[in-house]
Formats: sequence, structure tokens, C-alpha cells
Amino acid sequence: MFRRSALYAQDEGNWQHFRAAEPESTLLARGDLHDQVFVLCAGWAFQYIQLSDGGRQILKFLLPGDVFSSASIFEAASHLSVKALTGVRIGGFARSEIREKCRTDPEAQSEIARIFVVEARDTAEFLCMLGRCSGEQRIAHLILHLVRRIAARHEITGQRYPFPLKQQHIADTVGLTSVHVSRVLSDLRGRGMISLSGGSIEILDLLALEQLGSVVL
Amino acid sequence: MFRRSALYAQDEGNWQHFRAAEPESTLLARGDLHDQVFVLCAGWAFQYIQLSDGGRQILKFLLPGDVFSSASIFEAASHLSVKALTGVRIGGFARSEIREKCRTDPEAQSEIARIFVVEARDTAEFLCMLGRCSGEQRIAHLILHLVRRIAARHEITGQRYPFPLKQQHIADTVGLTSVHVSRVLSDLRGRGMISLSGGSIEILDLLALEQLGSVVL
DNA sequence: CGGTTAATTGATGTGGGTCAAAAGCAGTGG
DNA sequence: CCACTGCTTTTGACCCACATCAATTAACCG
Repeated sequence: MFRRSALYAQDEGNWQHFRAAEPESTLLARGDLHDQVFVLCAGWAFQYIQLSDGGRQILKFLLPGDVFSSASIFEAASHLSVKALTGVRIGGFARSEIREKCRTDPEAQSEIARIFVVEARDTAEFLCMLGRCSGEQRIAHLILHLVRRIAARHEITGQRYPFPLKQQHIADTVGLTSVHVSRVLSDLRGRGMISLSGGSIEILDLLALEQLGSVVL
Repeated sequence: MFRRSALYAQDEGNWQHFRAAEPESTLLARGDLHDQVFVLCAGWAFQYIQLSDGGRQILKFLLPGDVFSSASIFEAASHLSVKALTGVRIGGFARSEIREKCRTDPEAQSEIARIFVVEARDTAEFLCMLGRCSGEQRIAHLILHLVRRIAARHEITGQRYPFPLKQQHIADTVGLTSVHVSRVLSDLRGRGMISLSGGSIEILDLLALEQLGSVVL
């Protein structure tokens, strides 16, 4: 998101934070107050909400360029937590600086707008998946969604892409058990749709996967 | 949302639209282009996405003061549809006018920010419900969420509030069948938690309902 | 009061959960 | 090189929340 944006394109001297973190470390905790807006610079991370029953719901996976939480652009308090999935590097802007930039720079303003619009669209689609679709469809959709973001402008098919999620992460995202995720994945493998192992994935039958994972008209 | 806001507090001469509509009429359809940002002035409506399998996922119920779609503040195209639940009155601002206002009025700016922050928080919570909770919990949560919004600053308990949703609407929101919604509702009634009939609701046992509907730590 | 839509109730089926054991698969150290 | 340990994934047996189908009943309305 911020990758090629007006905000991102400053030299490093402007970053207020620029640090690294280990996989599984918590980067941001629900309720924390920060006057910074954090951005993922390298690696994978995910937003989630911790539930009282011990489970967690993963809301979104973060790729380099993504803001930790879009709401953090406007608010110091975070309603969600963020964890590193792989090793990561993190940057941060002062919120005040962003506000200032927005006042003067229409480019930055529409970059913020883009972030919120994309988030609203993605979240709505995600809600549809959770509300109305089978486990198979949800997983197909998640895989497609992620691979499309990783692949960016490259071909989706005929190419292995990094895929650092454990099955538990998938489960916590699509609202299934890791046990069931395992079954669905091996089914998708068995039907020759994906090849997933060792932290990387290849889409073998894009069409079939899209037929599964597309619900919105 | 817009009710007491800087944007809302203009006299009617500034509204570009101000019209009424029947229950069940479509107020905004996915893909439509509008240079207006619509606001619900009176009645109930809901955002939804139509699915290819014939079902629909309701994303949010709109009360007076709510913008049809927060993304519409920034974008002409809508990724979701809106239908009237009861009879409604609708207002609209020119998007350009809002942009202008934001440039000059910090009040309006932070009103927009509030809309997006609240939306992000609510949607995240909703995702948790759909991903991780039982039908009973989802319904309890939905009821609480709505009654809290209707009641605003009034007491939630000891008071009947309008509740125009059919069971099908509840089902399309929480991802269940209307049949199952019926069973869950009569169970909640049987346990003395709610009294729901004839388009209005009363919360009889707030504590019990909150215990059911609260999942986030 | 008949006609239509919404809500309820019952019987039966299934996707996915739960529990538990086994099998892969690193890393670690002797 | 192999045994030891701690994950993650896989597999199997069994169970339950919720879907589906179908028939009633209740509410609404001209």
C-alpha cells in the first residue's frame, strides 16, 4: 500500500522507527497507545483479535508496504493486535506528520483514501466468505487473495511463491479448525489445484480455484 | 454518525437530494456511479452484497445519520448495495463539496475520520463473530449491537425499541438459516432474555445477553 | 374473510468440530 | 550419524450444530 506512495517515498531519515523483529513476536497489542503509524517494511505479519475463549480471529495478513492498522492513521489506540509471521522490519511515521502532509499534499490524501477504500472492499468480501461459504471456498478464496497480492503484476500460475502461513493461521483466518484445514488442503492438492509445502505455494489450476473462491457476483 | 456532525448541520438547501423511498426498494446498487454521498435521514436500511449462489450477506444496518457506504466518501463506484428496510428518507451531498469542506474545516475532517475508525472497529468485531462464534452468540451480539445504537444514550433495559428486521434479515447477517434463527430466538425468549415481536424488542436480561454476545476480551 | 408472507415445528442429513493417536520434519546435541 | 525433543501435519472415529426439506400455524392486509 504505502510502497509506492507519497508517504512511503521519503528517505529513511524521516522514519521515527526502523527496527527488526522475530517471527511470532507481538508488534502491536490491542489497547496500546502510539503516536506513530507503523508500516511493515519487510516480511509478513498479521492483524488479529484475541478472543475471551482462547481463540483468535486473524483479520488480515500484512505484506511489505502495508500499514499495521488503517485506523491507526487517525487514532492512537488500537483495537487490534499485530504479530510477526516471519522475521520483519518495521517503519513508522509520526501521526502528526501524516496529518500535516495531508493538509498540504493531495497526493498523500488520496493515498490514505485508497487505503481505506481497499480495506472496506476486502473486508466486505471477507465477511461474505465467512458468512456464506463452505470451508473449501473460504480457503480457496484466502489462497487466491494472498497469491494475488504476493504476485502483484506477475503471472499467478507456473511460479512458486512464498507462503509462510501454518495451517493454524489459515484456520484462525477462515474460522475452521487446523484439523479441518489439513483435510481441505490435501483435498485441493489431490484435485491438482495447488502445490503447497515447505512454506511456498504454486497455483496449478487457477481456473478451478477461482471457481471455488468466487462468490460475489 | 452524520447526525450531529459538521457535515450534517447544514440547512436543507444544501442537500442535493432529499427523497423518500418504500421498504424493500433498492437505494444503491453495486457498481452504480454517483457523484453524491448519500445519507440516511429517517428509517432503517441495510448494506449487503449479492452472492452468485442467490444468497446475500448483509454487512451493516443503517440508522438515521449513517452514510450509505463509507467508501462512497472517496469513490464514485460502490462495491455494495443498499436496500430500505422500512420507509426511508434520504439525503445526499456532492462528493466535491465534502472534499472542499475537509480542506478547510478540521471539524469535518475528523468527522470523516470517526466514521472510518468506528467502521473498522465494528467490522473487526463482526468478523470475529462470524469466524469464531456459535449461532446463539452471533444473534445475541447482533441484537445488542443494534439495540445499543437505537437506544443511544437511553437505558437499554425496561424499554421497548423498534426492531424492523425479519428473521431472514438476521439470518443473512449472521450467516445462518432463517429456520435456525427462529429456533435460537425462541430459545432466547424461553430463557427470558428478550421479548421480540411485532417489529419491536425489549431486552429483559441484559447481563445474560452480554455474557452470550461478548467474545472479544 | 381468503390470500400471502413470515414464523414455527418436526424429521433427517451433513459439514465440520473434537479427541486422540500417529507420522513427518526440523533442530540439537552427543 | 543417530537418538532425542518439540513442533506441525495427517489420519481415524465419533459427535453435534446447523442445514435442508416439508408441513403447520400465525400474522398481516386488502
